[in-house]
Amino acid sequence: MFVHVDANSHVPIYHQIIQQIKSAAATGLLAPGDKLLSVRELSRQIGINPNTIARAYQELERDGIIETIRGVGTFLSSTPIRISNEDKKERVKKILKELFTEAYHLQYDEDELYRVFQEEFDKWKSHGGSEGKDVES
Amino acid sequence: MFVHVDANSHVPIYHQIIQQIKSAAATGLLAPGDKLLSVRELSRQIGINPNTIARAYQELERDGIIETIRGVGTFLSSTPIRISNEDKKERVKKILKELFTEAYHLQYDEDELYRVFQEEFDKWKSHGGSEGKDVES
Amino acid sequence: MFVHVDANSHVPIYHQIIQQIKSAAATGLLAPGDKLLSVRELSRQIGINPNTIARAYQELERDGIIETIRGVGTFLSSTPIRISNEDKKERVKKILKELFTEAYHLQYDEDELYRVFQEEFDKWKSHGGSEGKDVES
Amino acid sequence: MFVHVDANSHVPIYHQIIQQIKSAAATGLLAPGDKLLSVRELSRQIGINPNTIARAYQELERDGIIETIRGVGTFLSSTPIRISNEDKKERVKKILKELFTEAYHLQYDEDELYRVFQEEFDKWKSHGGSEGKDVES
DNA sequence: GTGGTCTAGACCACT
DNA sequence: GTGGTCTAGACCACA
Repeated sequence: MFVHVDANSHVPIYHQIIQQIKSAAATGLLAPGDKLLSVRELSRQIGINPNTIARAYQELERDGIIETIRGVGTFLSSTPIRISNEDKKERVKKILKELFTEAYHLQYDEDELYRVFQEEFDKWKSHGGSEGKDVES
Repeated sequence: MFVHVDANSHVPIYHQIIQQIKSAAATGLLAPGDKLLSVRELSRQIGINPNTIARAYQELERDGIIETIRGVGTFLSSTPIRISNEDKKERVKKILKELFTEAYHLQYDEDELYRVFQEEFDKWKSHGGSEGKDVES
Repeated sequence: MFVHVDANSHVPIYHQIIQQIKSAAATGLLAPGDKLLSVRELSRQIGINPNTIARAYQELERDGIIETIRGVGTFLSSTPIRISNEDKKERVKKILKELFTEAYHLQYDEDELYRVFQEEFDKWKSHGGSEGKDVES
Repeated sequence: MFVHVDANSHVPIYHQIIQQIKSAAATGLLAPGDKLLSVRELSRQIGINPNTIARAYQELERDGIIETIRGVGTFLSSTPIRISNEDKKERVKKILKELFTEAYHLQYDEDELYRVFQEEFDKWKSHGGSEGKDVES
């Protein structure tokens, strides 16, 4: 399994798990319909209390990323989420703000930042971008 | 001043402040001997409880990053370790990864994301970018 | 406080709390900006574990119904939530379906159901409807 | 058959089934001596695990609402308590309250809500309403 | 076996 | 004082 957790991070564990599953889905490591590890199993593997895993799964379900079937298991959702365009943009703008703040503190040159973005953006596109093709971990 | 805080982040506010001052020191944005804003003043500027600022300053002082002279102020002490270009790039790439992951789940297509980045990037540049003193909160 | 809980209900406690706070907001019992009881205080008053209260509050916050300020408290949100029109309609249709199913099993006559709806709808309108004016409990 | 189940509800499925059969019996929709669908058949029709159906039937039998004759089938036993008109109205009003609460938070205006109700109500009537046998799931 | 809810109790971040 | 996170462990609903 691809989930690893840093218990000393200031980022809550359940949030780290959410982020990694989202990321796995975005890169195609996890495909729509795939079964996720059970709460208990993932708990055992990464040594985190099942409640914490459950909380992460519940939040992912609320966001429409995964779907649970009672007594059966948890699966990567295949139906796309619905979200308003304003919300979409707001979420992305928030991350961009974080990016620019970091760049400022690191005294990143504008051109340099632009170049790195371009570089990573191209990588992302070739991996399928919003199409989410399969990519090996 | 260069401190920007996201009150809704999972990262504690005092930690965000520490991180940003460390970054500023590491890149030379802040030079040894430079005077920092007073707890009270910074508190006012970023709308955060003075206790929280004080806690950040205490931790920075404990780590030897800054020094407080009673009745005079707080100053950046001897130059701390400079950050390498690789490390800088890693930090930016981490945020970009988050951006692309989020974009995937928000069903951004490539052009759309590119456009939003371009748009925000231009705004940032015109507000000073990495060269400027103050960036709007 | 207006929250009362039936521990024997099949509806989870945290869900009962959510429902009642939503209802209080909708009827004007709680006005935007009002401070809610603290997690611990409400916990004490209704004899439910603080974790359960906290879970209800967190879910309400995710839905934009309430806002929390760290170390200060929890308040009824004053900014309206944003939601897509499809989602709006879907949520309402789900409840309507429940209504019709119940009406069917109770052998409610069509006209009778329509009359009750009309009656309650008029009451609701006179209480302010979507404007949410103040109403005594 | 008249059983409709919402798998995502917080109310356990077996409980929804019990409730609906009780309602049907209380209003005369089901008469004493009527044969119920077999566990297997109902399971197939509503897409629920037979164990869950069986559990509902067991509980109904324990309460004396139904009787099982081995190898023959399950039948509604002697007429249970009839539900009063007030109780019927209360049940409907409870759902309507939920509807209005939700409408408030979704920022429905009165006309909009009325329109949606009218629309769904008409659909329901044309599908049989309280008179019909089967309502689409 | 699966996920969901709840409790008791601890510790942290923040005002 | 406030809310947020985590653990340990129990019991329930469902397949």
